[in-house]
Amino acid sequence: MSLQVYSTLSRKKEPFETIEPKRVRLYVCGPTVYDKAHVGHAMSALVFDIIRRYLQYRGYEVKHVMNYTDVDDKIINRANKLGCDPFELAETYIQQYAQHLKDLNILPATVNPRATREMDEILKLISDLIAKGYAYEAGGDVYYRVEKKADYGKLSGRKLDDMRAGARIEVDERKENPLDFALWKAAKEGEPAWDSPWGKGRPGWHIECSAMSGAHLGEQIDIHGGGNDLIFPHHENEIAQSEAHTGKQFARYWIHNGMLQLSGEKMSKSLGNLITIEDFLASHPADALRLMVLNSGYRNPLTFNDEVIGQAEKALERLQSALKPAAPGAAGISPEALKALDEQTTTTRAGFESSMDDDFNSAGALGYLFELVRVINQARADGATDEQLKSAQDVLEELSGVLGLRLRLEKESHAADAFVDLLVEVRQDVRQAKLWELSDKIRDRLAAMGVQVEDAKSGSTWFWK
RNA sequence: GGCGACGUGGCCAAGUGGGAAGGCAAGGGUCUGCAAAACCCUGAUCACGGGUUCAAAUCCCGUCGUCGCCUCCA
Repeated sequence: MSLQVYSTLSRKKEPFETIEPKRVRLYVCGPTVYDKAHVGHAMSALVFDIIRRYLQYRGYEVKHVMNYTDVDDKIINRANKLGCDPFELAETYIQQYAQHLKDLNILPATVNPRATREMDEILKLISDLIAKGYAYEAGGDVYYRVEKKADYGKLSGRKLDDMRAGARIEVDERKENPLDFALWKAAKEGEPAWDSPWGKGRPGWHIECSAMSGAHLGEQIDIHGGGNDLIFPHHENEIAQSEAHTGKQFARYWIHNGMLQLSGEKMSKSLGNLITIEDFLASHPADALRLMVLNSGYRNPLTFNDEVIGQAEKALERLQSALKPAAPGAAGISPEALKALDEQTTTTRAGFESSMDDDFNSAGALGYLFELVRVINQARADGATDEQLKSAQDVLEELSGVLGLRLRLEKESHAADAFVDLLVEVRQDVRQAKLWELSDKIRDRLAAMGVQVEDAKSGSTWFWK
């Protein structure tokens, strides 16, 4: 079975076929940079990182574009409030966000365009939409004419008539239809502004993505992604703009991640219930968050609280447990047992792939990895040598890596390793002499310094915790 | 009000017509000087009520509950 991908547009899984063989054009909506990013942003970035890594594992070359919205009402308001320059404010948060992505082991996008640096493309696109009759100028603003396009609403499953009925939209008599949305906003005094055929102003939110996607990935792309809160109006409007412009289908697959839930509610700035990425990383490993994301379907809401964070951290340790070295003095396991271990690695890879092929079912894939963990640990408990464990451990590490997990973390500096070795060796003599108090003291003190010592029948192993 | 999801053991969660994965927690056991780790064993009438089917957690209808979007939002 080949890769199946669920698309919001068709509301079903479809076979994944790219425009160009073995190449994927991926556009993911990035953040509006006016404040610290929270773990919900991280979830979305992680979801698409996992998708990207798996596509690469499957042999696709992925061109990944993630934009920064660096000019917008919220940025301007915030800058005014703080009395700083809006561009500097945006720059600060862009740098911070890029660092978060790095900390979270998220592969850098191929391109990170910014709205303010793509103004020519944006202006060209708006002009073309006006020329084609899909947009109109009104008092320095430019609006998209939603009624001009018959299939407006196809992504979110809405009809114009229904929307108007329960509309919570402010009335603006400059608009022909209250649902028309701004492509260009006339600048007010003191606001950042660019010259345009309609006077000084700045782009609306939706147009930048259409322009940047077109500029960096071409008229048609394979995957457009983002949080499911962007389906309407943002992505709906992107489709309208791009398809009105090119007359072609914009994105083949629309992939949307579910919202992270904090105490039963979506985490969002307006609700004020957010946990920043900074706060999270201050007290938890990055992979714990990744594991939480992996452990559930990316389209479903993700439960986020202290309990599940703790569960994820423990689960991470379990994955890592399989990479521990053989017991000291291991005698080796039988050829039959070794064969069973090899067979399990084959089963694991097959199961991993078939799960991930099914719309990136990472929770299913993880299940197979845990099975391999169990079998590796069984083999070690039965006396397998490092040599015998190696190929299974390599597969576990490789497949975990496909999910973006780093099981072998570089912990403390290696400078102290030789001293720890010495201490553990001396302690071994102490144990032989049955000086248990001293032996336990060494172990406790090492533990306090972050060294976990584990005793076995014929010796001890240790590692940085 | 409109549109759309979801409800699986104490917790998280996969599975979506025919054997209920996996992780965490809990209890019991093996190993061990002790500890830790690891290993072994133990648990689910799949929200509720109808219906379709030889067969339903999985399809259909209804009820209840939770959540998202419809305004900025990953």
